[in-house]
Amino acid sequence: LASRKTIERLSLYRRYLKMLKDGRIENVYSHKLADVVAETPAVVRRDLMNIGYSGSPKLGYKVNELLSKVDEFFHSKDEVKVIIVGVGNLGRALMQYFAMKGSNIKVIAGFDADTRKTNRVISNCHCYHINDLPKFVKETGVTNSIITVPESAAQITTDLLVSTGIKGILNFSPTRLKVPTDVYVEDVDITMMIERTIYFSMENSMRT
Amino acid sequence: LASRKTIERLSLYRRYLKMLKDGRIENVYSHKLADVVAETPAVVRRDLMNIGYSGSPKLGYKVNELLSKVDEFFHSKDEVKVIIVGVGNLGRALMQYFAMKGSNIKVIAGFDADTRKTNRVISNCHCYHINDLPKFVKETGVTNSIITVPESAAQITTDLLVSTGIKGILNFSPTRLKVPTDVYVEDVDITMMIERTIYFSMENSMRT
DNA sequence: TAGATTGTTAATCGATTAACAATC
DNA sequence: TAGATTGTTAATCGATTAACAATC
Repeated sequence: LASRKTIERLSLYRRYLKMLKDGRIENVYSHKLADVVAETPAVVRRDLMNIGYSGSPKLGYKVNELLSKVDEFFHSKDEVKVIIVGVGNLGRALMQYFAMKGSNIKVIAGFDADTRKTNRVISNCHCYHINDLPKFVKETGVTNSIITVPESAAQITTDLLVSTGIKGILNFSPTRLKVPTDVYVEDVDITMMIERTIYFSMENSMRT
Repeated sequence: LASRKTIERLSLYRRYLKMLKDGRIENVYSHKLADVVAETPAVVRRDLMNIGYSGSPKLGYKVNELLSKVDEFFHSKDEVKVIIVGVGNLGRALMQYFAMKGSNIKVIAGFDADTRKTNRVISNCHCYHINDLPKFVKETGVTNSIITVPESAAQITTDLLVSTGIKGILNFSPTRLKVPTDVYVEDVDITMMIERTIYFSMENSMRT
């Protein structure tokens, strides 16, 4: 239905709207939201139209109502639960990252095959042995997982997650994971991102 | 010139081509490369045409020549140097990540304002105090930086980086950084990525 | 030769942009 | 009212897809 880019923008609108709400600001114009996502006001208006919210001329959009609409679009008013498989540096960094107050992502457990990393609590997140994963997923009904295991363990970890019923995977390992069609994988390829940064920074320099 | 998506694909081709080269495989077909980027062979052929490399029917593309061409496109045969500002969990995770053998990204230094985190070596990467950053950047001529500082310090860190001559920034903090037009910022918004994963996994489940 | 793969061209698709009437 | 902002429509743009001739 919605494109990856649209989702990205809606997520950014949401964060900004929450900030406005906290600041007791009642209305917002499309050009303010446009700044947030580095787009034109027309793109914003189209996005908001698409999720079925109308503003009014001169007044713009009502922050509270629009935020409710965006929440509704994401099927979530409040926090969403995920697990992290791979309690290495990156896994721990993410646990800490989402433990910040204000985050609506809650990491409800970590898993690792290395017993030295299990039976610990990191940023209020308990870390279990990977063997306990199937039971945990079934009992909690969690459907989304972050994978921060080494490349060599990525596919086997994925297979385990899929077999227990996980439907969404955020993959930090530089591998294209094989999954059934009913499982969605989002790849975070940090090396690629740096290469892209370098490429465009050079393009920039050449142009000027 | 090239779009963000094209760059992403070229980066993935490159990684795969290096693997093929290591395995002494001489030729590759567009459909193999297409699998790597989850696209159609036509997209791959178009990409390769765009960077000025031609294959031949039945034989496909010569791995070595194509790899050279892709390297040339990225203006880099071998490793690229970056610094990391913010030696928290995430910064350290990235240092470790890029210290893996095989990575062509080299983190040549870390910087932090917290003296408890400086004057240490993490994954072969020396960590300095932020005050030493301008001198370091000028002496080494490094032009790209990763930012892993807390949101509250992101803009001031950016201003410092820009003033020393950094032209490319990979930003892990959930803030839209203000930079002059000759500086390129690539945002990595992990919260957004999880929200996107969850959204599309739910879409998937509903469709089936 | 036959078959698979390539490069090239045209068609399609989707998203962004531009233009403008409607409205507070 | 005047001005700024909105929703809507049409035009533009770019990327992907489809079709096909060329080639090893």
